Amino acid sequence: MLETTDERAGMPAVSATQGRNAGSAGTQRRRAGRPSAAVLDKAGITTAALELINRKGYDGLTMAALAKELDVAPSALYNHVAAKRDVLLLVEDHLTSLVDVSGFGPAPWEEAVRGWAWSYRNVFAEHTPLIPVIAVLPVTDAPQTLAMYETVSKGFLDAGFPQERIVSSIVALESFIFGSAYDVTAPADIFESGSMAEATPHFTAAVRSAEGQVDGPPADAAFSLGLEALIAGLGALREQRG
Amino acid sequence: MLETTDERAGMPAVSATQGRNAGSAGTQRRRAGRPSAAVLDKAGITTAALELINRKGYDGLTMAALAKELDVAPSALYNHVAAKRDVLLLVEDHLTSLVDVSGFGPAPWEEAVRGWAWSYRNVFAEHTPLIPVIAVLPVTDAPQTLAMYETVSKGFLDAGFPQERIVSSIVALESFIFGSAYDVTAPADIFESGSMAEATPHFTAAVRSAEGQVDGPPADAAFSLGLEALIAGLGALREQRG
DNA sequence: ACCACTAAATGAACGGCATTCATTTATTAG
DNA sequence: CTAATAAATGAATGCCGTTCATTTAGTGGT
Repeated sequence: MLETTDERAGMPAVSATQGRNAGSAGTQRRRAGRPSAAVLDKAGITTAALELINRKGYDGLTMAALAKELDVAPSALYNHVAAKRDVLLLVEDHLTSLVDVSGFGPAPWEEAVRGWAWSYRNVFAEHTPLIPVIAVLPVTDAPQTLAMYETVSKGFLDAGFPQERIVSSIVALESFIFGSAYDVTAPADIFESGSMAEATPHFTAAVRSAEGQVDGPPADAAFSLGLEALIAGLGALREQRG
Repeated sequence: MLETTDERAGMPAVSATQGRNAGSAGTQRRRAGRPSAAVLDKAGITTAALELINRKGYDGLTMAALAKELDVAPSALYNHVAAKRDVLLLVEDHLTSLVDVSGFGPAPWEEAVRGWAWSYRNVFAEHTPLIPVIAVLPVTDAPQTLAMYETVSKGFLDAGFPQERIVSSIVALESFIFGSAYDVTAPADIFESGSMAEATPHFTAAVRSAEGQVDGPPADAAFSLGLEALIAGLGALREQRG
């Protein structure tokens, strides 16, 4: 269980220990045995993992590298997480807290969903390796994620959604969002058919004709198109508010 | 170099060709050096990889296991693929050829898209570890995938879609399909909020009320809902056919 | 017919990875 | 005071993808 890694509540949490690689100098060895003040906690592990991911990407996120970042032996991490997967979970839950749900309540439903969806996609476009983890993640293990669902559910309910369709609607939107997050990371020339171009005339022509007139990144055009279709289609499920 | 040191001396001149793992018995060692008839090719590697995946899942798909399946030393694989990623690519392209595009042409656009999307999702729901690979995969490297795009593009064009919106529309649908494929693999109790239930009343209520009345798997309800919304929304882009 | 080159196999390595275990030391509960 | 527990080290394990030297077989040029 993740034990809310919420930093709003707990403060920096990492601070506690001056032990953090403060001195640029030679990180002198800590002697074996339990230290007087704990060096590690979940919040600190989360912060270090994010720092590492930002600096080296997900390939650079290894248990050894994470331990080094925290100035600790790799095996020490296993007193706080059962496996690397738990580290990814901590990161995932933290990132979810960055998703903007502020539109639900003040703004009309369409606008709230639009803002939430773009924000959600943008956050995870930088963290696609987490998506396979999220997909199978029981919400119990991720308090921030659960909080997001609560806010969004309430927004749907207040907008007049029939209760029994809310979860399916959110799942449909999320599926689109996760798939679209991958799309952001695709190389620009992904659709260049190269030597096979003659064999695929219609597709090649479609790619060419789309190239000319994109406003922003091509992934944004597809995301906008699909999102607006989903908002319109799902919005039709709403009932008159009593 | 003279053939002075004949190692076969001890062996009773194993008549060249029976070397293939003919005998069900103990797969006797192939001697080093290039064999008269090539043992490996891409089709064989693809088939063996699929067999392995079906039997042991993606965790069981290791280069060593694949080599064993093909009765070959692991390093032999690298004469045919540059890296494991290439094996995944071969599998991906094969699977794409299983996606049903037969609706495009005979059936009306809505129905064709519906059939294609369900088929596409069902194929890759069993192969979600490939999704990160597909997402970044230049189509040049996957002829079957390119063929699918060609068929679908033509279907959209014939249905009256403006050429410059076809690629974005397909990408939007694909994003939804990939995200939904993950959803299929999620455990049934993924949304049980457990101990946090009181803190998330609206979400918990929504989950409860959806539980009672599902026809099939919950993932199917969300997929259907989103897909119909996308078909309706994207279909509105069509122009009158000239 | 020779010879250089390339292609396709073996088998022995390599470094990196997540994880486990025995051990040490400190704190906490009874 | 003492037993249990918590949190660290450090050594070791096993697997994984990949590389390299070597062996053998086919191929193309003169």
